[in-house]
Parts: sequence; structure tokens; C-alpha cells
Amino acid sequence: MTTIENTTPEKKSLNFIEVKVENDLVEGKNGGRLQTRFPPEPNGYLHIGHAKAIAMDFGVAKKYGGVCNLRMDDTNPQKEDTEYVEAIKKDIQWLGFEWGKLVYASDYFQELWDFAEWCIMQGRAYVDEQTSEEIAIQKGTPTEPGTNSPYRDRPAEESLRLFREMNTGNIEPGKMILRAKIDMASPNMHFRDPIMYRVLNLPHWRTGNKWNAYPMYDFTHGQSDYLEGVTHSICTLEFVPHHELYDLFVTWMKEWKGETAENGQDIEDNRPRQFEFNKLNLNYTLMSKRNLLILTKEKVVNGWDDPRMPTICGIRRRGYSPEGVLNFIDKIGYTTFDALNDIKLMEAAIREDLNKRAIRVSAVVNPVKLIIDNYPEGQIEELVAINNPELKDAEGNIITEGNTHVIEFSRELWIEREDFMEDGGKKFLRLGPGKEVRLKNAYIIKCDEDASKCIEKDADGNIICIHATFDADSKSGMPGADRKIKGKTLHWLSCAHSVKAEVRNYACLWTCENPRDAIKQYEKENGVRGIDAMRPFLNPDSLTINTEAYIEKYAAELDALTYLQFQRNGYYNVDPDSTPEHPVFNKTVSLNAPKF
RNA sequence: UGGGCUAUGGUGUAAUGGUAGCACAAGACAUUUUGGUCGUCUUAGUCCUGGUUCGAACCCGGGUAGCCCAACCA
Repeated sequence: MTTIENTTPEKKSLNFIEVKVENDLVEGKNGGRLQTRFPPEPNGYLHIGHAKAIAMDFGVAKKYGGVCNLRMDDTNPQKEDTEYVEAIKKDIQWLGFEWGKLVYASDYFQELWDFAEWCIMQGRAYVDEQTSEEIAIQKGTPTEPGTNSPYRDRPAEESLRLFREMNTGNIEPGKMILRAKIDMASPNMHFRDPIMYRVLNLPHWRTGNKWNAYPMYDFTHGQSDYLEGVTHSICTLEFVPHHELYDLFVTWMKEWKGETAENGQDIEDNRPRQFEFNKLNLNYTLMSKRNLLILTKEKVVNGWDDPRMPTICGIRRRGYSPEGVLNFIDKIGYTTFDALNDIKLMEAAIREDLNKRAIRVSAVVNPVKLIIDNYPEGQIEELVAINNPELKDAEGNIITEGNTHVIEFSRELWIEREDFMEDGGKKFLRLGPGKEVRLKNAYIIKCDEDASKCIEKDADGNIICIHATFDADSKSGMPGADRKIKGKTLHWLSCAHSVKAEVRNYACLWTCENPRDAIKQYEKENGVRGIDAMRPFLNPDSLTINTEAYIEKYAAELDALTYLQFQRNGYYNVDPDSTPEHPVFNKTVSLNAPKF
């Protein structure tokens, strides 16, 4: 008996799937076992929408002491490739999950075949020799019932012979299919004699030339779940219409295995069951594999891991942390309502996580030179910068142990061009004639009241250099540093101790909130497809590259994918192509700065 | 004139017959060696309509709106 004490009042309520799982466990369904599966088709890269499914499938298993298998849904060899399997595995691991077993739908091909033969001999399946067009017409419409195939009542032995022939390679694809004999008048379109097997005559990347006929999704998924021992088969809402068929095929398979009520078997509670939740929709984001493929092929983006892509590899390179992604998914929850989530909520969740782990560094992205006139030429001071001020001890003091790095101060500095205004007005709290500011971790500096004494301009009137004087008693950490001033604290870099960096800034790829619908409508209205229907909604400024930025040497030497914060600017990440000689940074997301 | 699912502030999500709460967004204030973080406050909601009930976001009826289903894809 467990006692409930110290329950946290802010404990998040369970989502409806977790409630269901808890109840099933309590009721002892499936012998009190919990097993899930994550079933990607290895025909493309995982995206953020998959992350939501992964968080559910692996998350619920982890939470309730069950196991989640990774199952490659590889029933269509013409679309799938081994290339994607490794990428999928990597992405799941990056998100922090472990699978029980790695399995493949193709592992079950033989058993599925034997089961199909049994269905034929039971009179529950038949080989149809009509064309796909004929079959489509006979299927009827959602409002009109379908009609039976002329092959529907052919002898079982004949169907069995033809079915076996379907796998010899001698049958042309499209000539024959195996259909389940269910109900051509069913209001559920999936019950109108669904296709179980089709001829492809293609080798499979795992089973080689063994099969020429391959099972369809509907004839594979539930049965694979059953054979594997899955108890909760959790998927997205668009599979709701498949639910009944899933149950029917599982029931048939149990019958084939001799698990019937007549044999004293539990056919109600001891079986896999399907549960559906809403998939992730994000505004200003396009998620469909087909469209993402077009973006890569048309070179709108630089590959699947372009930081603008919603792929897992894309957001990883962008600098999103797995914890941040999971944080976001936790916030949006799981329901049965088709929501359109605000990308700002995702960014807030990412910021929340990155704030805890990003190393603070100084980067000047639009530099202008600042000379401290009264600082000795050639003098260099080593100053201490805190890596992460959120790292605190029990008393709330910032932990400095192992949480600092050294920065150099000298006479010539880089500061942001926008941190100086010749006539910024009262509300401009940065540098300008007569204004005083603090340089982060260093000194208080001041510009002369006389603009001509603190600003150097070129012939066109552009500011090329700013002059100021420093207060030697105001060094950070010294007693004089406590002096309060009106101005803000600016970040800066010593010219002699900083390196040039490439900074890549990203904005949404799309200019409209719901690109999927916009593209669909544009296709319809203008009779164009693919990239031509996408271009009107593409943001031409989704990527801007700045090669004139400066960064601390310390930051230039950090490993790829290190989480950084460019102070007063945003969160950035070290690109995998970055080198100490040519550092490259990707902007993850800006700081939550108020509009100034 | 098919079947299924759904409807809570601008967005997302809680509340399972008993005080409509939280987060994001927007706006304001305070603090600050990041105009960040942390803190305080403001704005704003149960699709419509009947019914059951002492009492309905919740249960029931009738509307309305949206999504999914007619691939030899998954």
C-alpha cells in the first residue's frame, strides 16, 4: 500500500492517454503489461511533429514502467531507404529516449503472409483482378454504398493459387490484389473490402527478393502490434477511421492463433488497442514530408538539416535543446482537438530552457570602434566573465566555481553601432555625447558633452569611431563599481582579442500563418503545383548572413552545438561547420527584449 | 441525403455535476552590471439553443462551425 504524502500541488494533470493507461494498468488489462511502439516509415527525416509522438510513445512507457519499441514501418519498398533508419535512431536518442527493441514491420512478412492465406481459406479474403480504376468506382462514395467485385465469390482455392502467384514476380503490378471480404456498403470506407496485399515486384532493402507482393498498412499495423506484444498503439487523429478495421484484423488474427472465446481465451482485454491524439500543427510552419522534400530539392533551404527546417536535425542545428523541445510539447499537451499552435509558445519554451544552460558570451554583430582615450596604449587587463548567472547556490548567489571565463580589456574596443546615438534623447539609455554607461564586467565610461570630441565621421557623415574616457575606480569588483549611473550596461570586445565571425540569422520560412492551406488554395486557384505554389508564400529574408560580426576568442573555440547566449541579443549555437579560424554561429531565438 | 471526431480568453490547455485556473501572446510597473532572467499588475473565455438539476463548461435533445475518411501511401 502506498501512502500519498508530499504530493506537489502544482503537479500537472494527466493527459487523457495517461489516464487511460493508468486505468488499464489498474484493471489488469493485458496482464498488467504496458508496451508501446513508435512506428516511423523510414522514408524521410523526422520532424518536430514526430517529436510529439515520440514524447508520447516513449514517454508514457517510461512513466509507467513499460517498454517502447522502435518499429520501422517498412511495408513499401519503393519509398523507403536504409539511409533514413540511422537518422531516425539518432534523432530519437537526441531527444533522450531509448527503445526496447528495434524491429521492422518486414520482420512479420512471413507470418502476415501465412495469416493472409488462412483468411483466404476462411472465405474472408479474395484475389481481385480488376483495375484500380474499376475498384475505385465500385468503392462508391461516402454517401453512396459500393458494389461487390465480380471476383468476390470466387472459390477460396482459386484465390489461394492466384495469391501465391502474386508473389512469384510473374504477375504485373496492378493486375491482382488481395482484398478482405468485409462490407461494400459499410458507412466506413475502410470496410469496403480493403486491400490487404498488392504486387510491387520490387526488392526490399531488408528482405531482398523474397517478396514480390507486400502487405498494406491496414493489414500490417495491428497485426504487428499483436505479434510484438504491444498493448497501447498510440497514433494521431487521422487514423481514427482505421480504428475499427485495426480491431477487426486483430480479432481475426487472434482467431487464427486459436485465441477465441470458445477456447476460453480473453479476447477483450488481452489485445493491442489503438488510441489517437491530435498531431502537432504550428503556425508559420510547413510540416509535410512531401513539401519539405520540395524545399530541399529546389534548394530553397540547404538540406534537411537547414536550421530553418522543422526537422529534428534542423532544429538541432538551429540550437534548440531536446529539453526545450520536450518542454514545449509538455506545454501544448495532448487532446483530441485539432489545434494550431503558436510558434511563439515554442520559442518561449526554448528560451526557458536555454536560459538555464546557455553560456553567456559577448558578440558584436554590427561593430563600431570605441577608443578609451585615457586608457594606456598597449595595456591589457584580464577580466572575469560569468558563464551562466542562472547557476546559483542554495542562498541564491551565483556560483562562480567553474562558471567563468576570461575576457581581455584594452584601449580599442568594438561596440554595437546601435548602442551609440548622437542624439538619442532622454529615453535612450546607451551611449551618446555626455552620456555615461557601464561596460559589462569592466569600467564605467563617458562620452564628452561635445559631439565633435567624441565622434569621428567619414566624408559621408558615417560614424567611424567613438571616443570616451573611463573611470579607473569603477572596475567591476572594486569598491567604486557600486556607483549608480543612468545608462545601461553595454557589451563590448577588445579589438585585439576578438575574432571575426559569421552569424546566420533566421526568420520564419513562411509569410503566412498556415502555409499548408495557403499553398493548397493557391494550387487550386492557379493550376500550379509544387514549388510554384509555394513561392508566393516564401519569406525571401528567412536567412541573412552577417560576416562582419566579432566574437570573443573563447566562444570561437567552443564545440559544435554548444548553447550560447550573445548577451543582450539572443541565443546562438555553434554551427557544425564552425572552426576557430572561421567561427560560424546560428541564431536560435532572440532574447525576449521589449521593443525599444 | 454517409460515417467518425471536435468546439473553454487572441493562441494552447486545466477544471468529469459544486469558486472557470494556468501558460504563451499583448500592455503596464518594479528590480537589475544583459532594456534578458526573476517579481507585481492589467486586458480577455465556456459556439448557439432548449432540457434535466438546488446547481451544468461538464449530462441529454436540436442547431451551427471545423477536421478526418472514397491511395494498389503510411
